[in-house]
Formats: sequence, structure tokens, C-alpha cells
Amino acid sequence: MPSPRKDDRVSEVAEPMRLVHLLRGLTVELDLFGAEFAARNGLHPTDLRALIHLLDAARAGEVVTPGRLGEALGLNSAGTTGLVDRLERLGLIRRERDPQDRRRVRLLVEERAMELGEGFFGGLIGDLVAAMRRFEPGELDTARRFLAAVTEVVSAARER
Amino acid sequence: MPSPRKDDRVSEVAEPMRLVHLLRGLTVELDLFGAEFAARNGLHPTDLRALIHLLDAARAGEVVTPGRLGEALGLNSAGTTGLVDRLERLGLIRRERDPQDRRRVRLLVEERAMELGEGFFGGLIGDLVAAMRRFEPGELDTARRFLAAVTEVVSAARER
DNA sequence: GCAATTATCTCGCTGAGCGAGAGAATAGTC
DNA sequence: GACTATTCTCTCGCTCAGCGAGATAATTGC
Repeated sequence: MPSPRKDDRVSEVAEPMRLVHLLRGLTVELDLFGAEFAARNGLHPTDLRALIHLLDAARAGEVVTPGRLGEALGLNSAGTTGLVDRLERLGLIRRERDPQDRRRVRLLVEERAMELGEGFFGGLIGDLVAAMRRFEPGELDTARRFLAAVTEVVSAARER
Repeated sequence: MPSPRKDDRVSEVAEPMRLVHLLRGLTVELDLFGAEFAARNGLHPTDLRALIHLLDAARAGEVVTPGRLGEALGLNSAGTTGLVDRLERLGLIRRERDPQDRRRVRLLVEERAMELGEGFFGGLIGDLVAAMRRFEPGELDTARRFLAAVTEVVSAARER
């Protein structure tokens, strides 16, 4: 095994670290973007996170209950009730008892919530897709594998 | 210009959207990771964000004042004072009046804060670097350009 | 010297989220 | 089919992060 040139040895550590910093910077930007959007619309960051979760689930045709929502956001039941109250008061969702299991409450997303989500993501997603078009398909595939690998690492670290 | 095959046309939109969802999923994971680490150490998410900012600045040799810190985190002055009080009470930072401009307060990072940062990032960064080693240098370069492009888009969207 | 400006802090308040536990519906056991 | 255990949601009382308004203190400019 040949000894690598100095540049290679340096970049073996330096390049990943640059990527780590980029990742962190990106999440900071995304967080701030979300927080600012939320504030402009009279929402709290948690409300926005909940909305995203609810819209994702609605698109996937999944039923969301307060319990599931709270778990996804890391809230306890009391906090979750408060959150759902808030979203309902804003006219973004509606409670409806599950006729199958009447202990459960289904959270139904209102039209207004979808419009709000559109306002939040719409522009940003459009810009993101446009930016990604400037990459080759092979490069996008690499980026996808990279993001998947990183997500996997973070998710695994969280388990512990 | 030749008309693209159907698969190409589909992937032109579908692949970026998959990447967008991956990005969102990643930030969610990172947020939760941070929130859980913070909770385990008796910190609030904001405290951790502040700590990251302070450690970054310390490494870059920059002076951080409560004003700068609050601005970076989107807090007003009252909230910032509370944050700094909290971090000081935890023994993570120290206030020190700037002898040059005695209106200013310098925030000095204590040893304990660095150890905490090490505990937070250390393991995760190690895992991330290990995961990245499984990519070719060229691929990492692509990932870096990709992340930089995405960050740029989000940052630009935030300006508006 | 005297405003105007800048940086930080104090006070009082609102409200997100927590812990504990109540209430209501369902599932399992004999 | 009553009876206990479990599951899901909500209520109550509380803590504390962060806000708005404004006080305080140091600096800069005229």
C-alpha cells in the first residue's frame, strides 16, 4: 500500500470536516427559514413542524392522531393537546373521533393548511429544484446517496 | 435538441423531489438529535444552538457579545440576557467587560463548554467522517458542491 | 459639556410544554 | 358478561423561555 501524498492525507480529514460544517450551516439556515416563516404567519416553530408532519401524512394517506403527532415532535400528551388546540383554533386542522376506535381522535388537515404549506415550501422547493437541475443526473444520484448515508448515521446515533 | 425519454422526463422532477424530502428528513433528524442531547444535559435547544455558535466563534478567534449572539439566534435583548444568564449559571461561559469599550460584554467560553461540545459533536462527527470515507474524493466534491448550492438557495430565499 | 447612539440589563407578562393524574373507550381473561 | 389492564386523550397547575417597554451606563460626535 503506497503512502498517500500529503494533500491526500490532509483532504481525507479536511474534506469531510468541511462537509460536516456545510451540513450544520445548512440545517441552521433551514431552521431559521422555518422560524421566520412561522413567525410571519403567527405560528411557532413547533406548529410549523407539526404542519409539515401532518401534510406529509395526509399526502401519504396516513391517519394522524394526537398521540402519533406528539411522538413525532417529541412532545408529551399535555403539550400535544395544547399544540392541537392551537392548530385547530387557527383553522388549520380539525379533530374528529375515530368511529372504529372511539378513544382515538383523527387530525384532519384543512384546506387552509395546504395553502400555507404551499406558501412555505412552494417557492423554496421551486428554487431548490431549479438549482438541482444544474447538476448532472449522476451527480444528483451521488448527492442522494450521500444524504441517505448521512441521515442514516444521524438516525443511528439517535438510537443510542 | 432531442426530446428526452419518458424516464428522463420523470426523473427530472422526481429525483430533485426525492432529494428535497431527504434534505427535510435529514434536518428533522439533526434537530431531534440536538434536542435530545440538549435535554440529556439539562439544556434547551436554544442553549445548544448558542453553544455551537460560541464554540465556532471561539475557534475562529472572534469575540462574541450578547448582542451578536442574540442576533445570530433571533432573540431580542431580554431573551439574550436570560440565555447568557443560563449559560453562565451552568458554568459554560463567563461574562467579562470589554476594557476597550466598556459598554460591551465579552462572552468567554469555559473549558466545560468545549468538553460538552466534544461530547455532542465528537461521536457524531466521527461517525459522519467514517461514513464519508466510503465515498470517492470526486463524489465528496460533488456532495460539497451540492450542499453549497442548496445552502445558497435557502440563504437567498431567507433574504426575501 | 451635551445630545445622540450603542450595548446590556431589569421588570412584568404571555404562553409553550411538563408532570401528574382523571376520564373514556377498548382488549383480554376468567 | 362483569372485571382488570391497557390505550388514548384531555385537564390542571406549574415552570421558565422569550417578548415589549424602558432603565442604566458607556461611548461618540458636535
